Amino acid sequence: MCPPDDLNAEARRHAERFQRVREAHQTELAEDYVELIAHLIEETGEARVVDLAGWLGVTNATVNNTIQRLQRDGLVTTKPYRSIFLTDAGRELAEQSRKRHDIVREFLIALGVDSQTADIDAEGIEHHVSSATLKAFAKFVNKARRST
Amino acid sequence: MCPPDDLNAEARRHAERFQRVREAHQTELAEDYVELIAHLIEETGEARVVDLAGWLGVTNATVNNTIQRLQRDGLVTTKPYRSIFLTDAGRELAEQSRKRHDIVREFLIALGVDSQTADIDAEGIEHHVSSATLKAFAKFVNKARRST
DNA sequence: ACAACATCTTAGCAAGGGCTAAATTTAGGT
DNA sequence: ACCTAAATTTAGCCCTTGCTAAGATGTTGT
Repeated sequence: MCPPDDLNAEARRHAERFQRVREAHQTELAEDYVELIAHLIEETGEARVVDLAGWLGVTNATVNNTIQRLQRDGLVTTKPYRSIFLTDAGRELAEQSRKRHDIVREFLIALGVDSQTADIDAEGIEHHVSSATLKAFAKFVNKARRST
Repeated sequence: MCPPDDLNAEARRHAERFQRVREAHQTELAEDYVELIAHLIEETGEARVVDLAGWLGVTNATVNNTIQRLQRDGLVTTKPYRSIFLTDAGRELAEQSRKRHDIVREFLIALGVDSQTADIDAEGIEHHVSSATLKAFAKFVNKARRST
């Protein structure tokens, strides 16, 4: 009797979007960690638990837990009481995250947001930007650059 | 002996940003729920567990859990086996979330992102946009509107 | 009125991600 | 070489956010 009702279709689409956001959440922390680890290795030669804890604003114990999970997931390697290294997968994820982060940050600045706010917001936004949107951001940055 | 070292200052700023993102995460779900509840009440007259579950893509039991927490936190009211209502605080949060969501979505579209991608990305981005950035987004949308 | 069905709730489980406190190991200074 | 301080790990706790399965309650059609 009922026509295939559009309300359900809308609900379904909505639900899909939510599932996607939930999935993104699961990779956020991993991205932040590998990005930071790559940065520390580049800048200081090594990544230690205590440094990560300081940069992330959490305790050493928390970092340790998380590193175990990242190791389980094949993103980092480490031996007891030693510093942390990225696997190939970890390095790749780190590189990709860094690029995205930079584009988002530059985009916000090009849009007229002050650089401190850009730093803060980029940290949250970067994990939720699809490649299509990222492309649009990059295009805008380039256009803004050319016109100055 | 050491000069107040800038590495630590950078680390401190980084840690603050992270803490802010972590805080945002704690309010995300609440925002999504009240936004959806407001929408359902407006469109269908009431918000029921089963509808929320369908729109969010989770089970009824999960919705129920979350609603308990939201009630504890003063955002919704409900009685056993009855539908869900927003408190004043809940309504306010819903309204604010809806506005932010809409601006982000319109902004992405104005930037040239296709509307389906805009729908998806807005869902993730909206919770991480400061009021300064939101203002910049709104300004861009208005400018784009005037120039067409 | 009441049986069947839908909805809601409860109970119990798991993983993620945070904490503190208490080992344990490593590294540095004398 | 050894003692101490720093770093790391472990253990045990908490809350959130998801799930399934089972029980309780409402609603509806005949």
